[in-house]
Amino acid sequence: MTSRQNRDRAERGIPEATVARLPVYLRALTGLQERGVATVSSEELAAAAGVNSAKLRKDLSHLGSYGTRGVGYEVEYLVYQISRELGLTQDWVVAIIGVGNLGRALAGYGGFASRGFRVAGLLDADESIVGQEIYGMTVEHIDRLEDVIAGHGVSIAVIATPAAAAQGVCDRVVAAGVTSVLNFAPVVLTVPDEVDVRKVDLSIELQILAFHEQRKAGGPDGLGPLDADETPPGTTQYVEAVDA
Amino acid sequence: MTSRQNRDRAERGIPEATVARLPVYLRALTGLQERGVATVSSEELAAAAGVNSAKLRKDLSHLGSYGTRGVGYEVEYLVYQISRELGLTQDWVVAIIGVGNLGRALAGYGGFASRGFRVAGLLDADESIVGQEIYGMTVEHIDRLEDVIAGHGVSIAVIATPAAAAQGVCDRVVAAGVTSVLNFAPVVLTVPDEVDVRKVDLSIELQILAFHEQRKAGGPDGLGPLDADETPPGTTQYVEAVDA
DNA sequence: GTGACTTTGTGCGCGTATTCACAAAGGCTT
DNA sequence: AAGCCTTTGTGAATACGCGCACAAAGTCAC
Repeated sequence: MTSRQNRDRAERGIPEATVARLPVYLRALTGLQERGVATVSSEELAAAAGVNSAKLRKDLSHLGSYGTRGVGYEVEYLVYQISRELGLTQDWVVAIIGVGNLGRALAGYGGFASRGFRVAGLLDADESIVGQEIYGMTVEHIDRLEDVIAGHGVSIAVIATPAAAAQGVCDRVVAAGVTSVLNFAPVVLTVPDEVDVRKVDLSIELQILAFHEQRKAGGPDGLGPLDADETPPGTTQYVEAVDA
Repeated sequence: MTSRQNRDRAERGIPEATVARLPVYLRALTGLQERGVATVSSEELAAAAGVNSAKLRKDLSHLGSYGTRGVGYEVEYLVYQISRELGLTQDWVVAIIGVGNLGRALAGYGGFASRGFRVAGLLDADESIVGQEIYGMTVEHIDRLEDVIAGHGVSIAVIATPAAAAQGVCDRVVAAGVTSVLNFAPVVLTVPDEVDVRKVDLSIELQILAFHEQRKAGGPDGLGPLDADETPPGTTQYVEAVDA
């Protein structure tokens, strides 16, 4: 298996669904690595990652042929290959904007530093927070946003501000040259095509769970306490749902 | 349009992909509601939610025919219908286990209370945290987990503990009768079939961004600083990747 | 060196999701 | 009241993702 063949195999397209699972495999693999496991079969790794083994093998096949038939995969080598594919063999410079509870949690999250993400700055608009020391970093004023981004070469911005401030902050980081945004604010951000945005929404996941929980209990059109058409259009007895 | 027809249309299966988007539509709609908008077209709402308008219409059609041709959808009525479908017209009792930075952020998250999620308890194993008052709630010791779940009728558990503690906590909440788990710990939880688990992983999202960021820069097999086979198997120059 | 055994890599069929494009439906104007 | 205009709801086509099942490939025992 030559380098040429690997490159051809990887082509220019790893399916998004596969990319989203690679970090999960990576986590399972580092766990095995810590326990001193040198080799793992697709069956074992799939179980550890919570996926089907055929899916795992197909996912890995998109990176190239890194297994040995009859044996399995060498853990250390696979860790390296996945890391390289995900871009974790290089450092990524991150800025966290919004140092509330969530921003603080993110600043101290071990999973960042261990995977090549370096937090270059914490920024907030609140004067009473600016200057505070958090995990060895001093919170800077949001006015310095452009300086921090340019000065440290920030390429990924993490937005953990209130919803109302998010789009404004997003516009500024994009204008300053950031090309990837991780958004924790509960709003849909508008960005130019060349900028990637991913969103993590704490309450959406909970709402999806509520849906399934309700289904277990009989569903809204089934055995639930309320049935359709009990509050017909015109009657204003709707649930009050205010945003965060 | 009768109640019977609505019920038939909704059948027993709303696609998962649709369920996952309903909270996004709901958020966009409540935003419009606050701005006093009474009616919205699929085109406008789709733009606000960041999706294709045909997809939006098909999603909504799974709930029933709630639009008016030539006009659009009545915002208030649609908010009610989506809320009902998601199960947000009833209260869900939630316990948060693990009151570190993240647990604190979750406890104070406005998006919970406003959508029918009532936090009935904050629990932690750390004696120095137990007894602290957070957003009006007193942190209880993890030993009281079963009491809190049974006493308040908790049906959803939010796990925000360190990775090592997560599976143990999960087993306990499931044994105590919880049927939905929202997991923030970076581990794959094992649960019985009838229990739903959803996972939110802060660092996975960042890794996916890194992948795309690398692609923009040329990719690992393209113009990047390193090429395949520069570190062949056997040479141990792999990146060290330790878990959080 | 040979044969039995294990495990990978993948072709294939199936179900789900997405998007296009348009007929049906309703409102509005004159 | 008639016709025009807007917008929904959905059939049809396409793309995507998943998992089975198996041939190919490699190891290991003897």
